[in-house]
Amino acid sequence: MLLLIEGNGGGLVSSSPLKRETMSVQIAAILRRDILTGELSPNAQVVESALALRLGVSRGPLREAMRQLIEEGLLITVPYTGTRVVDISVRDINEIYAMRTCIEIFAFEQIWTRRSEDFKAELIKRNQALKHAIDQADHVAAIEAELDLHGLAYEHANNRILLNTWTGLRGHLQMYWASHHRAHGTTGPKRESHDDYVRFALGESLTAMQDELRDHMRRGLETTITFVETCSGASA
Amino acid sequence: MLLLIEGNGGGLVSSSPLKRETMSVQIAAILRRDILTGELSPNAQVVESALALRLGVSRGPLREAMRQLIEEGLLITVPYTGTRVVDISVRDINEIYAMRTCIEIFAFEQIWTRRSEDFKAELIKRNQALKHAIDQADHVAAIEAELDLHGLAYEHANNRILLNTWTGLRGHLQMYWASHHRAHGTTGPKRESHDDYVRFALGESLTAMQDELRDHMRRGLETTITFVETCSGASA
DNA sequence: CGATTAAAGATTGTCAACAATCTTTGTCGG
DNA sequence: CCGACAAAGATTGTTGACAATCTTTAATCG
Repeated sequence: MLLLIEGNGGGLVSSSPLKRETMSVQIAAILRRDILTGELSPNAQVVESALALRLGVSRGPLREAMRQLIEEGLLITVPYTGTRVVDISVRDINEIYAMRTCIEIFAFEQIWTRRSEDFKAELIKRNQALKHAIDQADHVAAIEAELDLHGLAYEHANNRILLNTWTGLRGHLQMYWASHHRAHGTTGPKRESHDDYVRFALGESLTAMQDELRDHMRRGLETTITFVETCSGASA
Repeated sequence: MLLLIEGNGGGLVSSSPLKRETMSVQIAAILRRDILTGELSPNAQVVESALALRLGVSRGPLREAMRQLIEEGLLITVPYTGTRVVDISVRDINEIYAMRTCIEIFAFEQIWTRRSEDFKAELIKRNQALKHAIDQADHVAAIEAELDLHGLAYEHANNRILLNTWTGLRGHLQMYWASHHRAHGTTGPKRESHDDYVRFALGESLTAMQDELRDHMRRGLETTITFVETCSGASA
């Protein structure tokens, strides 16, 4: 029943540099990572006592971490019966993509007139990182790279609420894609999928970029929905 | 050390119809209400043990409720030192209004072609409720009525993520206005402030409504910022 | 008198045991 | 064989005590 930070003996927590964080925060990070990478499948049951034992902590901090993930929409709990990883439906995907289109257009509106050289360089760099991950056939990394690429606009929009909203959407998307990749071997994004995105984002016309965004999202939604209906095991 | 539900003897919880909810959910509701109505002022310290004693519960469920409000952005906690009600800054207000403009335009885009008679009637009804609250000089009710009026579009947009985002913004706005009303006696919205909003929302042109929205938000932001700088006690 | 350090206080973090609730299983009667 | 009921199991909900950490205060030394 020993702790997992001190001395890093448990080997469960990933390389904490001796700094002290409360356990519930560490646990939340571990759980979130496991859900987002698909290690904990959608709809999988998460039992407090078992998880607490595995992580070497008491149920108290674990419950707090889980409560946070519940609020983030990654876990669902029903009183006195159990907690499960959330299962994302086709309706959710539609809602996510509609919302993405809305806020990413807004993000580019916010940053458009003050796109720095830094921004432009970083955008290109992240697109290259995406291509590199695809070349390595590392689908999980490719998923993250694509989301990181889209994230840049939000990071520069200087609006924490906007960034927060994106982070929530991003989490659900990542989890969805990753779990589908694990379960059905679906591949990640194509190598040139974001070249237009980057080109218009660096260009002169905001209107053109917004049109590209709408198109990009329409295509993305189509692709995502398609490989859902290809595999049968969808949820309600 | 008695419970607060059974028999409703404590008088603290508002008329629970004998149904069983977990305590942390009830506590979260109470806390949220107290924060949103300004009964707990911004920046006020919230001490677990004291609050637990006052509510007649243990610290466990209380902590879970607080953890939820932390995730909602209503409380801020720093490990081992304390928890306070969040203090909304001018920057926050700017971010909120920018985001509001973005998502409310989106909401009307979503509902525009399928505005039902039900929707139109309810919109008019909520505007009348707003006017009624203003006539009664019930500023707290007027704040809620204005937010309820704006909420209708989100409720009909059929996108839970969108509605969720609005709920978050709504909470921060309500808390901000209510606390300022308590502290400095600022009055709520004007009687005719939403007549144009309703008129365009019922009209034919979506573009016209979007323009009205941008204008409405611009005015609202101006008003809110103004009575912030009138009173000195703003935060960082 | 000021600055450093130590002690006291306040507050949150963690734990293990116990209680309440829901679900499943098994049993009994028809 | 089927349905109602009861018991057993599984899981979460709640509690009070104890530990860790931060802040404030007081004392000590220069």
